[in-house]
Amino acid sequence: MSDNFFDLVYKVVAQVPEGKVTTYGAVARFLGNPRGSRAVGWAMRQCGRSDIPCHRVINSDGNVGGYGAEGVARKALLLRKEGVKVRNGKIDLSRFEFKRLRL
DNA sequence: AACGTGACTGCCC
DNA sequence: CGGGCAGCCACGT
Repeated sequence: MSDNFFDLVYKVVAQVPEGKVTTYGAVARFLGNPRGSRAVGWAMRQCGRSDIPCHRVINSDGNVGGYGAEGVARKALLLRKEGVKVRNGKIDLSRFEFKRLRL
């Protein structure tokens, strides 16, 4: 199981503290795939299978992104609840991006 | 083994 | 500033 990219992404995202967010590109780069942002997004797509805080993973533009307006709304709501200031579905990465990623 | 798909990113116009 | 195109990675069939 740990051999799958999915599990790796899952662990990293699970270590992201509240009030902080990360981007697909950041995780992909941390895993050694600077261009694997899509693979990370693909893994997040399966977030419903585990307790992955997928709402803490956003786009590199600071945009919450998401799998639909409803998903974005839910993510933005949760993030806001954790202390992340979401403005118009946009987040200030300079202030909330968690760069100390770790397994 | 190959094709298609997907919650992305960066560059160009 | 906004929209469009191409490139990458991993998984399922």
